[in-house]
Amino acid sequence: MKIATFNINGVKARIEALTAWLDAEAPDVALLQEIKSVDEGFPREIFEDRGYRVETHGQKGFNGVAILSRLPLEDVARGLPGDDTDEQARWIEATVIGRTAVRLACLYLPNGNPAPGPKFDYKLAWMARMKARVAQMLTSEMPLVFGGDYNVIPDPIDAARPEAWVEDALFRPESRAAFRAILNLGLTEAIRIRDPRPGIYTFWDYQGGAWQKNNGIRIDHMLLSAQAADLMRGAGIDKAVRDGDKPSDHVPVWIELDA
DNA sequence: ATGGTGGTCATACCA
Repeated sequence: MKIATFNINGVKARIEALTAWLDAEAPDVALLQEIKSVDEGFPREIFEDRGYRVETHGQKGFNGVAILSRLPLEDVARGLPGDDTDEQARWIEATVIGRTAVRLACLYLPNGNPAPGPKFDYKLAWMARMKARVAQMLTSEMPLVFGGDYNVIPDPIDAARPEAWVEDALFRPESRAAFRAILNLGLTEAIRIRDPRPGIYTFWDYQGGAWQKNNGIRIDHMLLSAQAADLMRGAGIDKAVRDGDKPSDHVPVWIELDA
């Protein structure tokens, strides 16, 4: 079972790049962030024609997450628990039925800039809610996969120019500590465990020729429970997608599970 | 200190 996560930065603007990638890499499951679409506006037929089931959790203009799956999905749940007043669409869960059933969460963690400020407070509060939800889900026997845009640079080796990010919400100590606290519940970070070398990125800003200069950061992550980590047979990043026509500023990250 | 790019919705906000 190949599971990928991809912040597409607008589904309507990314139809061609997204379908070209799906056709080339054929993930069984694609976790999408920043669809920037309401549920009714999501071009689901384009994906259904390719054999994917489509589950969305959208909102107008910003944010929004979706799950595409060639395998059956069960028990879809929308929204991150812990704050009934939070209207931002950043979390969707489902169980994918392979040879083994796997519980997935597709997440778009708040950016948090400028920091300090209310947006940074929202980011940290959201991460505390995520930690609580992960802890709750870990009581399940099922393998768990948490994939998405975390908007966290875990370590200095995950940025080409870490010194440029020290004041940024993506790299501030509070954000990195909250990320580590989630990992410390017992999750494995797939890319880091498979290849701990520096210089592996998933995002290059549209501005300043960041892609051409390889001025990237690694902020899209796949976190696995112990049961899921035991099933992992591979992990990687589809970096070439960033060189295509009208690319997202993020590229896909994937894992292969024996499930 | 400023503007640099891109998506969405509407001429501003978010990243």
